[in-house]
Amino acid sequence: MGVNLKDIAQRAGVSLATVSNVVNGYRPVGERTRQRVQQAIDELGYSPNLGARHLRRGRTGLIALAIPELNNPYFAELAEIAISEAAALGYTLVMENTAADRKAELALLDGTRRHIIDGLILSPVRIGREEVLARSADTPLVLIGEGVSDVPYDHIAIDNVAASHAAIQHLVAIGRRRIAFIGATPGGDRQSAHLRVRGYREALVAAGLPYRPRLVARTDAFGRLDGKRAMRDLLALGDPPDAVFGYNDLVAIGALRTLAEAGLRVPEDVAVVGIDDIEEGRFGTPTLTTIAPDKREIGRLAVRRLVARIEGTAVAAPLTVQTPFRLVRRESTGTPGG
Amino acid sequence: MGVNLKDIAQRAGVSLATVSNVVNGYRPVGERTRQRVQQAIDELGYSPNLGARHLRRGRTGLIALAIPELNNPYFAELAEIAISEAAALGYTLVMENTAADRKAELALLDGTRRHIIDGLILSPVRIGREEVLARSADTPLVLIGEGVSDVPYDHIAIDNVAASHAAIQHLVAIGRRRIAFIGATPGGDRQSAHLRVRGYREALVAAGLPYRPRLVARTDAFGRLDGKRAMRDLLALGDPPDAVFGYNDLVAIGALRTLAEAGLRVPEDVAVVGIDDIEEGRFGTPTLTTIAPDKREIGRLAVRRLVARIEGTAVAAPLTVQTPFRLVRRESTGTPGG
DNA sequence: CATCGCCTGTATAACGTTATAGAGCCGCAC
DNA sequence: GTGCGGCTCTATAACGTTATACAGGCGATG
Repeated sequence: MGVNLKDIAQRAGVSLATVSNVVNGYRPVGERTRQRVQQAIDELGYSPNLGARHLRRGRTGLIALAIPELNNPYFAELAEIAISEAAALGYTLVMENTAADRKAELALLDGTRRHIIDGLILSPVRIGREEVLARSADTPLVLIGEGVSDVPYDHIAIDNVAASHAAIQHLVAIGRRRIAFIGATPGGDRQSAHLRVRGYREALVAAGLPYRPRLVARTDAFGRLDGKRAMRDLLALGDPPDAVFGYNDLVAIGALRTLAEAGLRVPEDVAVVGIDDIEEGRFGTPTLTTIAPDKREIGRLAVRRLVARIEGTAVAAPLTVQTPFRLVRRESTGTPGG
Repeated sequence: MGVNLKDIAQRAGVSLATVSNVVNGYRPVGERTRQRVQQAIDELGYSPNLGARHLRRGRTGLIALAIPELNNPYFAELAEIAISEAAALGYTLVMENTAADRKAELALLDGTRRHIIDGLILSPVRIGREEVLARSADTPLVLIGEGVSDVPYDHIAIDNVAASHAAIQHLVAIGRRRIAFIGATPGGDRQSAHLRVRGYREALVAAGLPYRPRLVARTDAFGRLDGKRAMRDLLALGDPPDAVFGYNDLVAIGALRTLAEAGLRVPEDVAVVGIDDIEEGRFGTPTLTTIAPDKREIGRLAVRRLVARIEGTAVAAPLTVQTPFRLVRRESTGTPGG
């Protein structure tokens, strides 16, 4: 096919190995020969065959970021950060869409594709601790999000319970008493949903407010449409909520839409809070109050940690990091001045 | 490292080649031996080393989709479709972010990474016809979007001029007379922006309305913030517009935000139209009227065409396809009944 | 009974790279 | 002048796979 080492070697009148050494700097090469070789490379337009290099070295320079929803802006924003961090470290990041599918997550974990990537950053939602423990592949793995925890892998996430606390405290502080949650899941499916519900519940109790199961709305997924439907159901209750906390910004945005259609005012009639701080929430009307995780920190840390494992720099025990978050107050809960 | 063909061959008491034939079905294998081999594969948990396979076959099974903005939902939605189509054809699609950077586009085109992907789907924005013609790599290429045209590659896009026409006609039909455009670019940068401006202009003239350069707002990029700022500038004009057509939905959404902040009513005071039909536009308030390209068709066609080239099925001349679009009327231009 | 062809399986040469062992040369010390 | 170490460079064996050429067995055909 393309130009290979042999072509360069012939052109420069040196051996294969010397060309390889010029390219990789593995062994020193005399200045004169180096120049000849470099010239041949430039003239013929050589670039190494990554497949062959991989075969020999056992590394591809590819790492994968596996996320459950490609068109959830939170993950798109996270991916953008991770891609540039990976590039800075000399790796190429490829995105893998699990589509929140259990089989897809398992396949990635055990690596049908294990030979082509050097490491994996996974945001698990449908698999749990046991599946991760049972993993047979030895490709380095970093987990993000609170899908699973207590496993012998590096793990980066925000404290979901604390994040929920912060959201509810804010709603309580602005005088809300009937606070709903949208985005609980039936069964043991989505660990982070459970944690966010738990934080919601604990914060209510801490504030001396009753926990009302009817105000916890379940959804099948976590998109705008799910939030919209759940909000409709909540409004149909005899005594509808005066505030809503969404599992994420998308769900909260769906809820906002239902409120607009119902002719209710936000935040006067119902206040709304989400999680993720996606850009969309800063441009809608009203703008969305949210819990903002430090996406930059999560993305960078995940990539760095993974690369350290790949290159054997990190020999220490698996690290669990809780990255910071902050409450960003916007119109959907009333601006600080108002 | 992992389990390889040799391990299986030893365990099953057959030769390497036979195992390979069981795995690939390249040559028939007797039923008894096939079973022994299969059992060995299952017991040892073998999966082929894709790097080595690639080296031998000259194919990786990887195709790339290179897009200018990863967190533009339009591309995220397109990518999701392309990923599943690729999977159906036995390929894995990896996403590549050019970040609308000229160098990144050139690098992809000429393929620093050429050995690792079998083909490339590219949405060019900063490079033009000449750069594409000068390309040296022989990896199959499919272009999407109207960034460049008239090149000897398969090319899939909507008719941007016609799309603009449709948008403007709609605005004229609901009685607007001072129609602005947001998202022109200085210089010869972004071809599709020029085409959309041209369609805007032609449609105005066709409707007997004057073309006013002051109503054409330039932006550096095409995000929500750009639309928001441009709309502010337009409102500062002595005689502000009664309708706005955005380069894409994101820009239009930014404009909507400015209008909300200015206390103007949409569509009563100003009507707004975008292009792309991203999900976000269906959930904001007001919902956004838009030109909806057939994303499914574009994604599927691009992948199919590329795979056909890779596998040598398509020997015919490069194909240029204009995919259909339709106007989706929503609240930002008044619902059909109102 | 020799020949042919089919069927199943084997041995082996690539693919393009990198790491290891070693070859040649030169200068210096004994 | 023999031996030794340091410096460049070369020859070559892997890495795991697939495709090609080939070998052996066996039934059918002439």
